[in-house]
Amino acid sequence: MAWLKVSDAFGAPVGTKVTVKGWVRTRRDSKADGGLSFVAVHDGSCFEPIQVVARADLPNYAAEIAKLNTGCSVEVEGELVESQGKGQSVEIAADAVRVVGWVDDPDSYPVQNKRHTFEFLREVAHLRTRTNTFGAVARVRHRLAMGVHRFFDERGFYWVHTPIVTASDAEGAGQMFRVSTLDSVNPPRTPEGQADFDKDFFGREAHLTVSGQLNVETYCCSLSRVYTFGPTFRAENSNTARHLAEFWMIEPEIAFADLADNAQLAEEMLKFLIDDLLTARPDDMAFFDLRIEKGLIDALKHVLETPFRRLPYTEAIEVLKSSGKKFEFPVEWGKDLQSEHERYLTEEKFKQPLIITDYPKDIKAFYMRLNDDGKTVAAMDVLVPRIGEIIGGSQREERLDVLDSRLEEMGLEKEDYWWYRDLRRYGTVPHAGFGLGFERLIQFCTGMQNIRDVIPFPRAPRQCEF
RNA sequence: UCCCCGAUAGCUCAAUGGUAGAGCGAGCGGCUGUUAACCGCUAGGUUGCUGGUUCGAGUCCAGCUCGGGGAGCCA
Repeated sequence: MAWLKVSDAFGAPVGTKVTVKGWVRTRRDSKADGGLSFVAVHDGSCFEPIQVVARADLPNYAAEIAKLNTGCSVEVEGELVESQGKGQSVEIAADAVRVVGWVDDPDSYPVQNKRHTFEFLREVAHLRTRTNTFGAVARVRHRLAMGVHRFFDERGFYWVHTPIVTASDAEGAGQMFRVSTLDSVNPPRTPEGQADFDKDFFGREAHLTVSGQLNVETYCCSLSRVYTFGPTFRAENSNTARHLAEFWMIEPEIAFADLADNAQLAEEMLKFLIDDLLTARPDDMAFFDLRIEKGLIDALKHVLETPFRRLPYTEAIEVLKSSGKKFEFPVEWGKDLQSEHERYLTEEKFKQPLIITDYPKDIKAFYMRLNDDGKTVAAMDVLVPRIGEIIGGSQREERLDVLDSRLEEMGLEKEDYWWYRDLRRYGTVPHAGFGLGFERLIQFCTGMQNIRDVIPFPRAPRQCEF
């Protein structure tokens, strides 16, 4: 008797003898036909649980089966049969139901057969994966991750494992977490009284990475098409539904490429991932469409069918100024776009993903390539409805003299970037890349409103329980 | 970090400064090839924490913690 995943049991021919193992989602009893119980069992292999029909003549019926609660783990042997009831095509007529694990106190078991708020479920993150929503999120997250690797592999990209720990403290993307083995209460001191990082594990200050970009550029300048996909850490005190202290980021980097190539790659990638997800997980996506975000599937299909609109920053400013909308923050060339501006452009004005390009150099990072106008850099942000910025990227400055003057302008030390500058000294090439926030992608694809609900164990300020 | 709102049963929420309640869930029973099942009964509380005002605080005040919405930082 084959032990099948629930998803495989659904696809097996009627009459097959099967074993399934999983957790009870609900139990309903009936006195008809001498008594029977309907036990819905899920094992994570698909959205729908399978219905097990356990009759009262089973030896452990009264003592065990009739006492099953939501959350109990069971092994079921039986025959796959056509269902007599509505709501499912097949079910398992049980020959045996073995209880593997009971629920200790059903009254206080957090994941009861009722609606729960996501805020509550976040407090029981170790159990929330048993719910419809979080099971679906987990499967979608997996599919999107595999889709990322497949997309790049099919196009000749290499996955580069850039370091998690970095000594570069000037990557320019915000506050970093320190990595240290020094005694945090009484560290060794320099003569000046500062903590002496020469005595630290790495012999210098070290932090968790905020981006693999600078490292992956080195591989780009030899392997041509590369990407990173790994955890990233920001110690910003951000308390929003779209920021985490630990999140996953995908950073492709392509050689002999400019900003237009970069934008095209970003668009192709997002469309590939959405298409693949809709094809591979129709069950979970139907759930998100029905219960989480009405119209989600149509909106994603619309994204697939519509070319992303390219919009230079300077034009975006003009569109905003002539919109007639009252914004809380003034629209002015040279200032960064505010959330309300981005939302107006992508949700109201154009109602589609936008790629804003060529931002003023003063609001962007040192490594972005200076345009011929001397005022803007070859940067791009991809904005999508509901989420806002999902991708940020740029063509990189490949000219050493321009890079150096940018470093100087921004008060950065050339010596700190010695190996990054070497890439421009030895066989430099135009190249470009971007960063895609993986959790924001999952939010976009599922309609989940809070980023803390699309990562298994969210890390945020004052939140590190699990 | 800033602005606004909130924290009461396992969960979602009620309760003029004066005896702490409902729905869902849970337990028991009834009914039914059930499926957001339905009907009846029962149990379930240090009202987030600390302090203050008051004869009396879930309710008013202060601080703290946590959560939500918005903003900034960004992906």
